[in-house]
Amino acid sequence: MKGKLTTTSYAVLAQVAVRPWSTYELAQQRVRYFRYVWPAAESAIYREAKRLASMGLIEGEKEYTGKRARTVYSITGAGKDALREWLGTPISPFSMEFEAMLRIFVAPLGTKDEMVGTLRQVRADAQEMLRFGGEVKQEFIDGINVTQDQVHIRALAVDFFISLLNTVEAWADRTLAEIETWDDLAATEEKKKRGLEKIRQVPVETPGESLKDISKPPESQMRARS
Amino acid sequence: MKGKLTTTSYAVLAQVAVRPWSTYELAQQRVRYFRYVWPAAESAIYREAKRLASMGLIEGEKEYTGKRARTVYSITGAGKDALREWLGTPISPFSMEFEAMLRIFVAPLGTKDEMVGTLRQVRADAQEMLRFGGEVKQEFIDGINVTQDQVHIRALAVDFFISLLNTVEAWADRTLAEIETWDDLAATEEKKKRGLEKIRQVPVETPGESLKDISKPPESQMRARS
DNA sequence: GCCCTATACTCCAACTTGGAGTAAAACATA
DNA sequence: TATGTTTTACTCCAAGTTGGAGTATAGGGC
Repeated sequence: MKGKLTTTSYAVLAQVAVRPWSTYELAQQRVRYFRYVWPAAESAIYREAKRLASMGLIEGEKEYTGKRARTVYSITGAGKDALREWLGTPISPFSMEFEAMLRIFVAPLGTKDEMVGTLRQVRADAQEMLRFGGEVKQEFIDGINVTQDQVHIRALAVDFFISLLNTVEAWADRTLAEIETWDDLAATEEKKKRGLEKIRQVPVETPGESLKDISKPPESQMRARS
Repeated sequence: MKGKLTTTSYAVLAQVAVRPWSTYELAQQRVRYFRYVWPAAESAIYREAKRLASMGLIEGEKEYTGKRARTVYSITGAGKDALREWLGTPISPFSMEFEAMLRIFVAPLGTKDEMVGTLRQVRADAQEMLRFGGEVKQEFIDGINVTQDQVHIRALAVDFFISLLNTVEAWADRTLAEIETWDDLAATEEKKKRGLEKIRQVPVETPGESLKDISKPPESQMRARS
């Protein structure tokens, strides 16, 4: 019973709150849902489960299949209280890792083929996740999803992911189409003009007048992450 | 000159490739662009800069303002080569941290007000980032952005971010509207029916037939991150 | 002349990651 | 029936990363 809880702790706790899981299931199943919103190493899951158990927030029960032991965890009253308390604390901001964009920034150092490859990879990844999303959709329609009794909440998450992934796929598509019209990645007047036109048409409001200073990045990104 | 380069190394290298920066500028300016695609601690930037310099991929020149020294780094030929080589290696998959969704999963343990608060926070964060995006747009229109000579590439990134943020904002909006019609967060038949209907209408293809087994999560998420 | 903020970093304890390792059970295949 | 492969069920640890505290000078405003 030492130390404070991290967001990873709450992620595990939130998963155990859904229904009891063995540690192994916990590690495997989190790949299905939690990994997308809060990635953590497999070994971290085992560690957290033990920590939460030592703090009395979850309860582990040993089961045996022959000589092989497994621990099945369920949430305790104290665990639910901890989650409720957490719901009142400030939230850490959205953040992402998107190596592909890093590569696009320096793409002119490489070849057009490499950039096309990067974008195809992004699109393929989005499509693969969409396929998974489609399967989850089917699970809900068939009434067999693990969280079927929380459809009213999970539907919001499904909506979020599908919207996001469709946005990414559409972006990769139109960007590929744009690149296909280029001979290479060098900055020409023609391309720069088209780029500026694209920026002009991007659906976001400008500050209205020209900027005196270079703009400050948003505060939300400055908030501490756990 | 020890060790392999991590994606964070390449992120710093990619930034130095844009133009020479002092380490302090590097740390501050990366908040403006790189942080969104590859978050890293400030101290990590200083460390990486030194490492890259010791490997001869960037060159640091000491400048003095009175007694206060600062190091201005520029990329070397070897640094450009390293970036080119990197462009040919496999890409790590997209991943995100989105604590808000974790909270939504367990929202029924708390109050409706807390959930509304979470969603408002998500919307506010998205709007704040959109405001920043609008300022960046204005910078490009005014021709004063640091990466103005790479507009043709940066326009793709601007397009990506604005699309993504608009998607998130729209989701937060419609989700708030949905929640407003609820009395509380408990799972009722009425809400579950609406949730299922929402899932049915989500724009993604289902596997066509019902699933025998619970679906496997996508491979792309299994690829190693650096 | 004084205070506040920006510049320009260093250092480190605590935590996290990813991979390797261990071992038994269950299932498939010959 | 033997043998190999996959799944279950974890532990351990070296190497890397984080966030915050700390240090010190410069410059501008009042």
